[in-house]
Amino acid sequence: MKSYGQFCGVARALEMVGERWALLIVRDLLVGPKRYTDLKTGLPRIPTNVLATRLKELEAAGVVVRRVLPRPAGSVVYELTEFGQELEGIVLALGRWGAQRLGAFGEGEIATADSLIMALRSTFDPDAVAGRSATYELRFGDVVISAQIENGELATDAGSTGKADLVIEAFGPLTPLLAGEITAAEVVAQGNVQLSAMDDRSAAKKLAGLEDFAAIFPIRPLPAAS
Amino acid sequence: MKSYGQFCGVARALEMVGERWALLIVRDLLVGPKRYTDLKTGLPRIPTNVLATRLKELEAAGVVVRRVLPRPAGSVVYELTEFGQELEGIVLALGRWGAQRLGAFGEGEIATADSLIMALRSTFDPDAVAGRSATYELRFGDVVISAQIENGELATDAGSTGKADLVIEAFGPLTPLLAGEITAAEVVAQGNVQLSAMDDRSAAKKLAGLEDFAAIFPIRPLPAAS
DNA sequence: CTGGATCCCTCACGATACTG
DNA sequence: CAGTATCGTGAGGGATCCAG
Repeated sequence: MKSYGQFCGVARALEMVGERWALLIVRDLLVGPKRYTDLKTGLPRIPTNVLATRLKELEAAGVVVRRVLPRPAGSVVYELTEFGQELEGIVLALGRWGAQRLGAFGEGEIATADSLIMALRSTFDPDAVAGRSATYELRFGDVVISAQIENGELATDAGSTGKADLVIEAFGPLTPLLAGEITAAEVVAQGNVQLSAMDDRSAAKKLAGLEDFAAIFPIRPLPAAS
Repeated sequence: MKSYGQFCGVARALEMVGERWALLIVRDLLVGPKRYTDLKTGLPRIPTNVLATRLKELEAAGVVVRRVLPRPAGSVVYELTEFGQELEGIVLALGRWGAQRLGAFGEGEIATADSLIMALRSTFDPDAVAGRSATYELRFGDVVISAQIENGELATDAGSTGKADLVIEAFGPLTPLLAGEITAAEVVAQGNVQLSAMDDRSAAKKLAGLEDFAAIFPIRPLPAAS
């Protein structure tokens, strides 16, 4: 834990969560408490010793607590402290900022349930909901998450609920759609998205549902370099 | 520039600005464009090769642009792109978060004009101003900055303006005062702060001015570990 | 003087294997 | 499941040197 030698809040923050992998661990823990192995599964490229080291450092910084679950579970979970929870806004803002440069799905890159959940949370625009309710199921390869919108609030969950109004299966990048660069019809025509619904609604209705989705979870297009 | 292998905005963001020193460079550039040597002075502990590497990486990521000033200056400055400017909220939030753990001025630690300016900007609470106007001068060792508050807006500047309503010279940590843990009178009594004013206002008025200052630039006390 | 490039050394990170 | 142990590599730290 090397100091930056500056008496400065930003420097202190970076000493606590600025090291490699640290904020990605926080990102996953923002979704909920996790066991060591769950963290490792959600962050496949992290070396196990680095994960162990980061968890100790985050614990020492008061960001994370290691807790042994009461009987009969008896397992170990890591969860954010209240102090650690305060990072949520920062992580969401970083996610929004970085999403502008997401580009295409790189080779060897993966999407995890937690990263998708945080992506939805970070781009969620309550103003775009306008009192509607909706339940979406999002499929990215074998990762499936659900998003439920009610009373202008977003609830996310890993896995399928089995009763989404609209199931959005993505085969390619959704970012052009979310950035408003192309329409729902276009992204479907490109074969990057396939829609299905529990009820047998028409294709036009499903497209409209996808347009709604894009409006609720918008990302900003990249500004021109200044 | 190693990838985290995740198709995720947070991961992308960390690939761009997550490496050591990167966000501190951004912090200084948020104050204004800077020359290589200015950056090096503001970040005394950064190795010169790391600064050069980071600047190239940030430029490649579109966060920073290297610009040669027009004649007759002809010097090189680095400045944030529009995209880089968008990090302001994140850096300020990180500063607020980290300020809770600032503690005492560590040995070997320094405060720079830029870090103080960003600290003021990050803790500035427009609601606490309530229409007042004020000009402060802050002295931390040999670092001097000025803050001018007008129309609910904050303007900061390195160096002295020479006509501050209140000059606050700090010899010890101000954080307990800003966190509301002690009063202005107490921090002055402890010898951690010395006040002076252009006009010869009374000690009580100066103390009241310091209380105002603490209300305008509040930091939150540390929450108990959950 | 500014704006770096170069060298060397160390330690953190990454990959893999292994254990209570 | 929840880590520790080991080891190679490359990035960071620190000093020095160089061109404009």
